[in-house]
Amino acid sequence: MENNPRHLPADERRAVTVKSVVALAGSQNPSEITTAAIAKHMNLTQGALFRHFPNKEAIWQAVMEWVAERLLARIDRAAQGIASPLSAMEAMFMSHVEFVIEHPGVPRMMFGELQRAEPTPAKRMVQTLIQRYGERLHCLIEKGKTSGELSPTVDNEAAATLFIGTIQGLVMQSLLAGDVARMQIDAPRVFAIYRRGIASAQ
Amino acid sequence: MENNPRHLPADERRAVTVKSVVALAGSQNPSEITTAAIAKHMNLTQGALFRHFPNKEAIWQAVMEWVAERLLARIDRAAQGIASPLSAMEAMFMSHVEFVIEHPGVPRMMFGELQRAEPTPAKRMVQTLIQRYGERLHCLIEKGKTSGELSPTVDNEAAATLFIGTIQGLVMQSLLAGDVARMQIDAPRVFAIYRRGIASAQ
DNA sequence: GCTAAGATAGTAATCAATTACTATCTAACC
DNA sequence: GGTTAGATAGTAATTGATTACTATCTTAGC
Repeated sequence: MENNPRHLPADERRAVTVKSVVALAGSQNPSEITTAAIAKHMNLTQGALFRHFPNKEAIWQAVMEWVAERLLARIDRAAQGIASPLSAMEAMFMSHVEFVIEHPGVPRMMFGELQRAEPTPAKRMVQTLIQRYGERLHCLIEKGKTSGELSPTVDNEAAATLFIGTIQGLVMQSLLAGDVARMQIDAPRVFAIYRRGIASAQ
Repeated sequence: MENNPRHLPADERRAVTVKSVVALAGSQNPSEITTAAIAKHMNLTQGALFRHFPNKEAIWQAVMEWVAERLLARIDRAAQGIASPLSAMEAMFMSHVEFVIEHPGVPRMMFGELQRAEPTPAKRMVQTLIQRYGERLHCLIEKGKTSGELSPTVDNEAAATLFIGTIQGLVMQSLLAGDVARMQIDAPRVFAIYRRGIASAQ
């Protein structure tokens, strides 16, 4: 099963590094992950990491690039082919939650990165990720209004903010309970309230 | 205006320390605040801090105690004397947002503390704060149901989670925009959706 | 003048990053 | 096709900077 040859091509090694950081962030404070811890997790010496990344900042950038790519692909796939905008939003929501359950460290890394004072490459990547996320939401909300599923009085920006905040709230609850899987059960319950908040009255 | 005598009684010095941490957290990543930075901000040498706190952990604990006391007092005062449970929730929401605007570092410290792996005293303080916050919400939601203002089908737990998540979403937006004051404008817009999600149909 | 509070000047530990060296893979060449 | 030279990837030890924390000396204030 476990097959980890000592030598790996550079691109594969970088991929393993990213996965290691994501895994570590699932069980410890992302800001406290050291290069030594990353190396240990992937059975490598600490110095070897810097053969593949110029510095630690570059590692975090690579991680956030991986996150952005995977998350957007996931929500796009979830919404694909669903005619009803509201149902598409719900599918997006649930697939996002599933992604977070698979990778609990991700939202914590994102939030941690956002509150950096300096605009690091990783922070910028998070910003563009959320921007693109918002574009998809705005599109669906507009479609929902024209289709009549959403109330015409809905405040688009506020609805997008609350959509993401809803997930953030679930993450916080899971941190409080120390139980990530609970999100799976709580997510539909919370989304039901959100749905009621934006849907047109039957 | 500025009156800072070199020598201060211990309790006053501790209070100044807490305020300094809260202020610093407003403009930089809370997890990167060093004891040296705290001391510099209050015109003190780094070593002198340890005359008043046994270690850094104790400083953070004191900060979170301050936060818990102030925030709960604030929302209690806001809800006080408001007959309508929904209006009380809105007042609570807005006073919480105001508190965050005054102290932007607070929600970031709280979230950062929650995702610590080890159960530090500060983390436990955050947990009990949110627990008490939740009690107040549950109480209002129940009252809202009996008064008929809230839909009888509302999921209490989900509603409480979403209430806090709504604020978390606003905080994230303010981090993205780099503009805390925007929350003042966005808050009522976002709460309107939440309100619609839990209120009984007209 | 005694005590609480602060300054000064450390210590030990930790961290990212670098260095000199070694192992392994790959491809050119006879 | 086997040998070898160069490129790639990894090790182990070390560096300088930073950190929380402490020991010792100094001073302000009742």
